Amino acid sequence: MELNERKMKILQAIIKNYLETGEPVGSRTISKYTDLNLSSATIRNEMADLEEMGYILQPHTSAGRIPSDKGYRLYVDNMMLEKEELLKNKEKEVDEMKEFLVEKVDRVETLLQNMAKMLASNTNYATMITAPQAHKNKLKFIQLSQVDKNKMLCVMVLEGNMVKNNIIDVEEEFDNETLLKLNVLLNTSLNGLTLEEINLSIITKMNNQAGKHMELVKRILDMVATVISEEDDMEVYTSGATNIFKYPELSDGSNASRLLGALEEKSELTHLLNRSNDESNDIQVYIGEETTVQNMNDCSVITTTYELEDGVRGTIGIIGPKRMDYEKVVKTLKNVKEQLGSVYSKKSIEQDDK
Amino acid sequence: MELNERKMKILQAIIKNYLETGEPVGSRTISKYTDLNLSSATIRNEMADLEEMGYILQPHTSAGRIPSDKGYRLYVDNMMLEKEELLKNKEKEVDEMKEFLVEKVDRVETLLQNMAKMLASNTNYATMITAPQAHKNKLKFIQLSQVDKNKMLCVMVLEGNMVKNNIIDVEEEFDNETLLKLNVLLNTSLNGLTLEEINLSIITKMNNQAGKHMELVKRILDMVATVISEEDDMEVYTSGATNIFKYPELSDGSNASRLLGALEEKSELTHLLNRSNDESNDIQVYIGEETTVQNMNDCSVITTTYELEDGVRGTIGIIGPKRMDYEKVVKTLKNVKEQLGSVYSKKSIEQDDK
DNA sequence: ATTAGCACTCGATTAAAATGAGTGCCAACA
DNA sequence: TGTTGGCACTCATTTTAATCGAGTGCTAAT
Repeated sequence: MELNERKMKILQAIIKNYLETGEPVGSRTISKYTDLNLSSATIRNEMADLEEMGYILQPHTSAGRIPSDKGYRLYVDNMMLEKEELLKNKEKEVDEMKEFLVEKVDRVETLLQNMAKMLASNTNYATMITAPQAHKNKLKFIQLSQVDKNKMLCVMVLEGNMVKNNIIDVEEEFDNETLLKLNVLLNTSLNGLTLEEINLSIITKMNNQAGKHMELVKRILDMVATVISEEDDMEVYTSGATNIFKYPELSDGSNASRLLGALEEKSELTHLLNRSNDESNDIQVYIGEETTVQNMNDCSVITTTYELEDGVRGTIGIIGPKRMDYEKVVKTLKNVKEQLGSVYSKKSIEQDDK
Repeated sequence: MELNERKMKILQAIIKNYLETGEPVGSRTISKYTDLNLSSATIRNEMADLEEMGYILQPHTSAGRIPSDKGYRLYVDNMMLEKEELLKNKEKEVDEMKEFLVEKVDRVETLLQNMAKMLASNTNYATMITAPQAHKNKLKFIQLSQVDKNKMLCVMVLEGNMVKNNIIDVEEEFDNETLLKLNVLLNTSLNGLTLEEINLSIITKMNNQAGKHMELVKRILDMVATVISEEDDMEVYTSGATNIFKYPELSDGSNASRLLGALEEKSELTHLLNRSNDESNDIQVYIGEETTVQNMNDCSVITTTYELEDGVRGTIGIIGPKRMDYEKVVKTLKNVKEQLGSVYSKKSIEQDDK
C-alpha cells in the first residue's frame, strides 16, 4: 500500500490534533478538521489503511486513533519542517533569553542551572543539562599551593575556564622554591593536553624529572585523573521534573514514580545525552523506545549539544510525553543553542556598550 | 480533663499501631492490642475523651482514630524516649556506615551526596543535606593567579578545607612581583576572618594599602562577598524524593506534585534546615504545619546538624509522612551525626592502621 | 467504673445499567 | 471505482443502586 498525499494529510491532521488535545482522534473530527471535504466514512477507510501500515493505532476497539512511534517518527522527520520558517518569528523569546543570559553569566554552574529552570518553565517539560565535560578539554593552568602543614591544594584551570580543585594530604612541608619548581614542571609538562591525552609516556617522563618528589607528582597525576574522570565529572542540572504531572499518561499509576526515579537516578539519562553528543551536534529526537531507557518508553526526549567556547561542550535534553510539542521545543532549543554559543562574546560586547 | 496514665497508654497504643499499619485504628484493636484488659466499649469512651482533648481525630464518622499533630507531638516529646537505649543495639548499621564513609571521603560533595543516597534508601524517606555554609567559616588561604592575558583566578580555602574559586576579568597583565605582593596583602589582611567579619573597616584599610591596584582589590573583595554569599552558597543534596510514592497520603491526587515541587524548589526547605541549625544542634522534629512549608503539611521533617570539623557545619533533613518511623529515623540520624563528626579523625586513624 | 448490646453512620466495594464516542462493513450512488 | 449514508456493534466511562462492614455512640445492666 502506498502512502499517498491524502493519507499523509490525514495522518498529519491526526497527529496535529492529538498533540493539541491529547485525546484519541476519531474519523468525524478529521472529516471536519481538514479541508479535504471527505465524509467520516471515507476517513475511516483511510484510517484503517494507516493503521495497517503502522502509523497509527487504537487504544481500544471503540476509540479514535493515536499516532504510533512510527507515526511520530514520520512526523518529526518529514512533516515538521515547514514550520521552521516561523523561527525568526519569536524574537521576543530570544530577547528574554538574551537578557537573562547576560545578567547571570558569572558562573557556568548557575548559568546552566538557571537555563534549565527557564527551559522547564517555558516548555512545561522536564529539562536536563549536562555541564561541559572536563576530560575533553585542554589543561590551561595547574598550580600547587601549600595551605596547611600537611595539606596541598591543587587547582586546575581548563580551557573554557572551568576550574577544578582538590586537596592532597602530604607528609612534609615544602619550601617556596621547591613548590615553584614543581609548578613549573607540572605546567610545562601538562599544559595544552587534554586529560585524556595525559598518558603513560608523559607520566613516566615526568616522574624522571621529578627527582625526589616523584611520590608527590605521582599522587598529583592520580588525582588529576580521578578528580576529572568521566564519572565524577558528569554534573547534571535538572529542572521541572514535576512538569510530568501535567501529562496523565506519564503520571498515572506507577508511571510517575518510575519516571521520576529515572530522572533522579541521572546516570541512565546521562548516557542518552552523551550519545546525542556523539551522534551529531544538531538536534536529535528520541521517541519512546528510541530513548533506550527503561521507564521512559512513554516519553520523548529532544536533545542538542551546546558549545560555550571552543570545545567546551555539553548537552541539553528536554523530556516530555510522546505527544510533546516537537515544533516548539526544537525551535526553542535552536534559540538556546545559538544564544549559549554567543554568551561569552555577547557579554563582552554588552559591557563595552555601557 | 486529665491525661492520666491509662489514657497515655491508650494513646501510645493508637499511635504505635497507626505508625505500623497506616490505617485508622479502632477501639476493638486497642482492646486486644494492649495489656490493659479493657473492653472495646471502655476504650471507646477513653478515645472519645482523647479526641476531645485533641490528641486524636477521626477521618470520618465511622472510621477509627488517627493521631493529630498534637498527638504526634506528645509522642515525640514524651513517649519515644524509652527506646533510645536500643541505640547501641544496631551496631551493624553503624559498621556499614563506617565502612562506607571511610571509602568515600575524598571529596565532601560526593561524601554528602552518597550519604543522602544511603539515608534515603535506609529509611525509605526523602533526604536532604545542606553542604557546610562557607560564610560562617574562617578564611585560611587566598591566592590570585594569572591564568590568561586578561583572566585572574582567585582561589580561597576555608577552614575545613572547603575550596571556592572564581575567575575575574582584568585589563592588564600583572608581573610576578606585583602578584606576589597582592597575595601577601590579601592573606595578611583576610586570613583568620570569617567572611561575615570582612567588614568595611578592613576593606578601607586594604584599599589604602593596595596603592594603584585599588581597583582590583576592590573587585576581589566584591567577588569574595558574592561568591560566598549565603544564597549561592546553599548547596543542597537530595535523594529519594520518589520514596514519597510509598505513602499514599503523600502521593494521592495532586499531593505528589505539590510535594515534589517543594522538594525541587529547594529554597523553602533550606530555610527549614537553617532554622534547625540555629535552634539547636541536637535532633529536631517538625510535625505537619510546624514545618511552616506550604505543601508539606502532611509531612514531618526530622533534622539534625552535623559537624565535619570545627565550625564546618551543615544540616541533614529526613522528610516523610507524619506517620513516619520517628524512632528509627532519630536513631539513624544520631548515628550518622556521630559518624560524620569523626570522619576526618577516623580516616587518618584507619590509614595509620594499614 | 465497666461492659454487653444495639442502632446507626458512612466510606468502600460490587453490580448493573445507561451513555456515547467511535468503529467496521455493506449497500447505494455518482 | 471511489465516496457516502446508514446501521449494528464494541467498549471505556459514567451513573445509579445495593450491599458490606468496620467502627462509633449511647443506654441499660452489672
